[in-house]
Amino acid sequence: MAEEPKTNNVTSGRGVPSHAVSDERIRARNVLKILTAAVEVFSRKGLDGARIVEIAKASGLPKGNVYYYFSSKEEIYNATIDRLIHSWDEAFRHISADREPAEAIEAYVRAKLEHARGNAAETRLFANEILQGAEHLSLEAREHMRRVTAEKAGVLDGWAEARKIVRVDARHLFILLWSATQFYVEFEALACDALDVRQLRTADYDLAAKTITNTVLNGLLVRPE
Amino acid sequence: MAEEPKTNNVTSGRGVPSHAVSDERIRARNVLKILTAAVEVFSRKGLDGARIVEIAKASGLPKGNVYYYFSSKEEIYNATIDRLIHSWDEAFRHISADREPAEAIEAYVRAKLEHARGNAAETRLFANEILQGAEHLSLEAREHMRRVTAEKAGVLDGWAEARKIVRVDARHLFILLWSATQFYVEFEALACDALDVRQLRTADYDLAAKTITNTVLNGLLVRPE
Amino acid sequence: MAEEPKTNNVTSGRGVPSHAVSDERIRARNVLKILTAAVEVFSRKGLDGARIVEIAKASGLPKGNVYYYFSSKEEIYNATIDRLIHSWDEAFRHISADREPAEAIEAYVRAKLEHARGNAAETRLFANEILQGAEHLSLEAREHMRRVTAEKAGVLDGWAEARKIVRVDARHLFILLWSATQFYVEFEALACDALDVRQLRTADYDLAAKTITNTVLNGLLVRPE
Amino acid sequence: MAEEPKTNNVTSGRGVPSHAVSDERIRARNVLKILTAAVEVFSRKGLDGARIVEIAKASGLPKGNVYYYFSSKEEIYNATIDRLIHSWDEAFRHISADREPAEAIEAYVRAKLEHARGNAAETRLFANEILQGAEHLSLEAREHMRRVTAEKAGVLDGWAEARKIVRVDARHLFILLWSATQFYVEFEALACDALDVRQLRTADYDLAAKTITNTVLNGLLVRPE
DNA sequence: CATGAATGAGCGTTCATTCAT
DNA sequence: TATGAATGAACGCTCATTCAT
Repeated sequence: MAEEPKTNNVTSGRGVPSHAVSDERIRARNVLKILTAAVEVFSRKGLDGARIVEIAKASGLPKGNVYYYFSSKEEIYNATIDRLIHSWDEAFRHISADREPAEAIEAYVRAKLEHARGNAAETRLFANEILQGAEHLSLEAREHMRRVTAEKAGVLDGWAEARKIVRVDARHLFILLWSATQFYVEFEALACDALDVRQLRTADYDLAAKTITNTVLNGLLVRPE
Repeated sequence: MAEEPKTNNVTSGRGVPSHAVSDERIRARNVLKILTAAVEVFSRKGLDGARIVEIAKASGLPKGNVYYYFSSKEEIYNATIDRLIHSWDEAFRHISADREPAEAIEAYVRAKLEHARGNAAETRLFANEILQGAEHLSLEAREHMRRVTAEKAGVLDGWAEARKIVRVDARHLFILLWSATQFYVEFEALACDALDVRQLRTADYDLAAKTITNTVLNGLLVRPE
Repeated sequence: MAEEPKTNNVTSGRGVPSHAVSDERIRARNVLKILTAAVEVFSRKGLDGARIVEIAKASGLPKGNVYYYFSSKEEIYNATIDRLIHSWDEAFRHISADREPAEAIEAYVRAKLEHARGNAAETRLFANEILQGAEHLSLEAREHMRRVTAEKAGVLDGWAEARKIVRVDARHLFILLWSATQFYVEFEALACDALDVRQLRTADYDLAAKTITNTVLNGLLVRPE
Repeated sequence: MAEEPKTNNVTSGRGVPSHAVSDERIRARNVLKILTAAVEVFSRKGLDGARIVEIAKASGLPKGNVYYYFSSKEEIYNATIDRLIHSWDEAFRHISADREPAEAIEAYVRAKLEHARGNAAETRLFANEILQGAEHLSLEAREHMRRVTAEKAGVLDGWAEARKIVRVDARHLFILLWSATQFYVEFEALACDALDVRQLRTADYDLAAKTITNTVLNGLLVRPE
């Protein structure tokens, strides 16, 4: 989260001055510029590889100005990480007790793929953070993720109870779905090699969605009639 | 790959000295020490975050010595990455045309999980490299991966032809299996949160293997008889 | 010395506005706040170590405001140094031709000690400035000090002429008195160690005054009767 | 004190290599160069004002090399301060129970003046350190100073017991002597003004010694016969 | 050969100062 | 007028790399 600029408010208390709103806006805008640039740079270079000048340049602000809003590189990094959590469980809303499993899971897979593809930098940054040990992920964020996962696992258990799906460890199943959907963005280079294409296109994502969904829902084995 | 030490005896005209063999051995041993240490350090810190002194310390060699065998940090990094390829497709041997799909895939999943778990540092380092864009992965390595994937996709296509499994895009299926199996090591922190445990244990890996295998082979949906 | 604020109403042609007096007062008050805070900060940190924000905070004014009254850190420093001169020779008034030497010198020593103790920050700041080479001390200030010293040396010479005291180099004697009296404040840490106390108290200052006075007036040696 | 260069000795244990002695010498020489330069720079600019580049330049070594021997500016500063202690009490050896007070004190005053004059940079640096609160002076150093002062105070008490000098608080007397003798170096600018000279010369130091000694030993007052 | 010593390019960060309102 | 916002020059320090023996 962005620091308060280090100025002191000693003389305040005379009410909000007339330009406060615009000041607030300016700050918010600049913080956003910095964070947006930072996500891009961090996702490509990581925390250590990222250069503060590069973030500054990408944000269109002078280097010193970055330090007016943030007090260290790590703080910027933490701020970018924290923002990721807000979108992490977005696709999860499709896993809802009142929907049919087949339709819900398909929607989830598609939403997850789309989200990853549409937020590639954030997705890679998050992956990188977890890969390095998740040391900059706040406890609140992790707790939130734990809670949401448990809740959605409950939905799957409900479906199994209603004999709509087979008994399965819901948490491992979610891991299966996460990993498969995020892979195309996180490990795009590998996916391209595996699919023998130069770049992933919409058709590739569609086929990915179809393959994941079909496989997970129906399995691979041919059944005797 | 290690550089040739910068001085050699070619111009001395005395041919190979009598201690050449032991010299060779010493060099090989030291290079191995360095690379082993490097994998560990790179996997935890990444290319930029890794410090050459740390690699030296972990290898038990003086810092200057490291530069005797390698001429830059990037060269060490490249050498570690290249070595990973050799073990990348090991588990793939289970995907063999003469085996039954169910048994082969289960064996593959188990082997992949075991390999990732037993080579955590390498696995994370490889993931990190791909995540950052695979810019240090040699073309030969990528070509090798492409070829092996294509070959194994052929095996699946054969199974489908023989109506042992349903028609499926084999490459996307492999991505599904890779991602799911590697996830537990690469994103261990996230897996722990999802499973609500402090640390992954053998039981967790077993259940992971079972869930992946069952789901992929049989699907989730309950079938009408 | 404080700059004139950079904008003024001279060109407005409306003469002195009705609130000029209060404006003057506000400025004087703010300048004083700044200088008081500056003495404190400079005395503890020195010119280079002092931070303008710290002075601003200590003065209760916003940082930008400090630059409204002064145009640089050095200017603030110079202003604080110049103010010290006004109190430098205060105790000297006791060295007066119409007093008895013993009583005058005792009064001087006590006044000097008290002044140093009561103006510790200023005393240390002045010492620091001299120690660093007195490069920020104005020529007028140094000239003033020179003149006053010469004048008071004349008083001592008069006493010697009148055979009230022995012949002595008055200027070196003053140095002896200055240094001894200021030491307790400037080098308090050392004085504490020497006296084996944690903090100097009134009793310590009293004994200092007595020791200095007695020694200087009567000497150490036991005389044959 | 200088750090061990940060190299690791992992492979040592094969005995001291033949160039170890010269290496030791090189290190000692460079450390000395740095410390000598540092005393000069710190004494003129203080800890905060001193620039590491300036110390490097003054020592004739490249900037990076300074950090090969010391790990921070503060460490260099501490090392310079620590060295001062060794010479701090040198002149004190004249205060010896078996000497006559008059002669001993005169010798002490002269030695102290000479030492300060001959080690001007160190003297000012030490003064500056105490003035700023002695926060970088080690406890051992302060303890040493305390002990030596107490011991020498004992000598004066002995003289008083033997009725060779009058009863006096020895510690305050030492403060009187320290402050007076060091003043000429620490506050040279002020001394020059007081004495109305451009620069202090030997004659000035001689007169200082005479004035201090005579005054302290015999006092100022003319005695009735 | 092997390795401790040396170095300089470059980074994160600070902070006096200026700007804009 | 007064002040929060902005900035860039410079500093301490790190570390990959080279040197010298």
